[in-house]
Amino acid sequence: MSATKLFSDFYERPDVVTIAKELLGKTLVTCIDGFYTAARITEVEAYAGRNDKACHANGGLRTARTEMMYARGGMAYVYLCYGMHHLFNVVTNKEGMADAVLIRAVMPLAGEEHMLQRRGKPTVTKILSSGPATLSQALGIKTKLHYGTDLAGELIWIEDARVLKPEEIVVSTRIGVDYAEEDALKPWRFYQADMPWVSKKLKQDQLLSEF
DNA sequence: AATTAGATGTTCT
DNA sequence: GAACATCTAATTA
Repeated sequence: MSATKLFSDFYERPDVVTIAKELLGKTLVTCIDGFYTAARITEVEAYAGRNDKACHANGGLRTARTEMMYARGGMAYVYLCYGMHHLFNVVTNKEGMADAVLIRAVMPLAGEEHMLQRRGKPTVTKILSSGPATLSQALGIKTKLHYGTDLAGELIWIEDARVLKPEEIVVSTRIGVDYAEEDALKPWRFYQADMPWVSKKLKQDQLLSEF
């Protein structure tokens, strides 16, 4: 049970889809406002830089918001979604490539009492942290404070765990990217099979017809 | 169980 | 001014 923090050698690899799948099962840890919280990553999506119409960096777009996507792998890209939700991404690949993995759901492992307080919930259920905005709220991640946080530091980091087998992973299209034309069909969402801690489960008929 | 509407603010056209 | 990598409560069935 040696919990090993992940560093650049993990994050700076070139294939964002591989990194996304390998992040499943690993432990996302925050030490924010003096509260230690840890959770198992159960759902992710890959966003593939400037050639992905669903990605904020599509076409090489560089703005104040997207600038952090172009950093080297291992930084936090956090942004405000729909005016009120903080979505947490891990930047991957080399500097300038703008790949990132969106963390979409986690299962609490430690510091549940702080997560409940931040979310205003009485008990630990899947709605505590099964969704990209709810997990950020549970872990205390906020856009203005944590944009550009180095995951090698002491505020937000990820600890290693075994890589899941292919049969333990469900593949689907990404959520909420219908505007992305053909790239909306890319099977770049991954979640751990047989886990309640997922934002949206696929129905059986979708599983068979699409993949 | 499934669908809908409203909240909210930053970004980009 | 439109769109947006969403969530929740309320409504319909």
